[in-house]
Amino acid sequence: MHDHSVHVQCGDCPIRHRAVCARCDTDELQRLEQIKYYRSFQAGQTIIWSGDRMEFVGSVVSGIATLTQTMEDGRRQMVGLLLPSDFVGRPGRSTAAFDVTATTDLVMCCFRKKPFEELMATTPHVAQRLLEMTLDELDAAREWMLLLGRKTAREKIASLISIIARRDAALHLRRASGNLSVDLPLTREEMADYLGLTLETVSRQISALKKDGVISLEGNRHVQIPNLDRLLEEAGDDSDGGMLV
Amino acid sequence: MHDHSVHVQCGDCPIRHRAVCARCDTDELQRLEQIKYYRSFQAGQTIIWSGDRMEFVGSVVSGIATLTQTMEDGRRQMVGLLLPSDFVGRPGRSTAAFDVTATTDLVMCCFRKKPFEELMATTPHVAQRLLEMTLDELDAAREWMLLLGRKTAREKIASLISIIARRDAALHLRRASGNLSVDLPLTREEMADYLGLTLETVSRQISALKKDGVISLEGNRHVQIPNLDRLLEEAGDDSDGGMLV
DNA sequence: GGACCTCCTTGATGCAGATCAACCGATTGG
DNA sequence: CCAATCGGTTGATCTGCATCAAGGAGGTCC
Repeated sequence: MHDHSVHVQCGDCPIRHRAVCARCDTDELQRLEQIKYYRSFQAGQTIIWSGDRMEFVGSVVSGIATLTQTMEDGRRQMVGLLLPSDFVGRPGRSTAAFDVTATTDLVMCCFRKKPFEELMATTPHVAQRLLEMTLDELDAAREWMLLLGRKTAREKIASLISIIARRDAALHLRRASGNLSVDLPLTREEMADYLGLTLETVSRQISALKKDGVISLEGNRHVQIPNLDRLLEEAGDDSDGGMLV
Repeated sequence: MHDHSVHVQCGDCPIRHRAVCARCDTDELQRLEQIKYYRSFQAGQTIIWSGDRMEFVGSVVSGIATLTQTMEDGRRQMVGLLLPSDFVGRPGRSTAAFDVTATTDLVMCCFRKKPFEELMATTPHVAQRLLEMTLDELDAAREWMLLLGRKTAREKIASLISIIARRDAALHLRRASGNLSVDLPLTREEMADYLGLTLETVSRQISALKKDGVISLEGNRHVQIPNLDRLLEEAGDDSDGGMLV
């Protein structure tokens, strides 16, 4: 059986899409090339409002986007974090269920939704690949639910840092020998929205982890991790969460 | 294009599966019939432990099952609630990511995973239907994240009751005229695990909602809802959450 | 240079929900 | 029949995080 998890290099995209499956020879890539286009967004720009029609699906090429949900009185919860190579979109759905916002300058590689869906309808393994990706997201969402429902503020911060570290590692970035280091792509407020905390608590807990030697800071955004196991322990994850290295 | 959202009556199952798409004539149903079987579980029995191999996928026929995640020190978070007609399983995955437990006596209609996956690989619309269902679950998980991260205990309880009421309504149950009523299929402790609270807080908030006339109780498990809008307001949901009626 | 951002940190105080504990009613079982 | 267990309620107290508030570091604009 063909391995659907192989990423595909998409034309001149600087990243490998995870959306589609590389069959070594097919014309599917050609068909994808025909319906693809690029879009840029400025930092802070909302890409889609909850309830809007979604005209495209696609992958993040560079930059960061967030999925957020907001209550009437302004309470906000982040429900998705999109880093480069992440897929956005809901094939088969007409409207977005959440706000999608570019938190940095952002480039996306988009496919018009209709032809993408037609492609999907005729090529089973594309639908299967998307199913796998959606199941991955669901797993991540459920980990996130444990974090939101049961973890302490300190554990939440430690979890967030290790999640980002894991993502970075998966993309083969900054494999500095020994001393792992991570750029936090979020402001304190965005971290708070991610973790179900206030920005003050985020700041305090980061300071506390620093004081206790679990992490060290270089500027506000750059984190060094002298001992990953220690960080994972602080995160309260099961030991097998350390599939990072 | 064929409507994939149509449920299918599956042989002698008392419910309609949402897992598979009814094409009016095909042999897919026959192929499903060939690989299907029933399994029963006792209340309290764990169906699958996190990390176990999963040999089947299937639908809940009767009873309630939960997906839960547990930390080393015993803190527990429910991450999924499976009511009759809900689908369980992760085609393409070999191991379960969470504990699956029958909280009541339970009957499931199962399909052996391998042949089910083969069926999926050759029939694009089955994969598409599964993708849609998984996207539904993902949406639900993200609503749940807002609940866990940002809602107060009172809002959480009100949300839970309205979610169950909505589910009941979707299955065309107990459409008592005017005065809506709901059976809570969970103990206070299970509700607490669902909502990221303690069982004491759950009990207190239910009492408070009762005292304030938002709900009334008949026994411990049976809830009457005199005014659904009021309940939805208490839940802090956007007004469009009331697609119930 | 100074005014004004945005992002972040730290302190003081308050409160929602956790924790600890007692008790109730309904079952179950010897 | 009484002991034991399970699910639930309610009270008293404690605490982790939110809230309110002040101020600092860096960047940009005039």
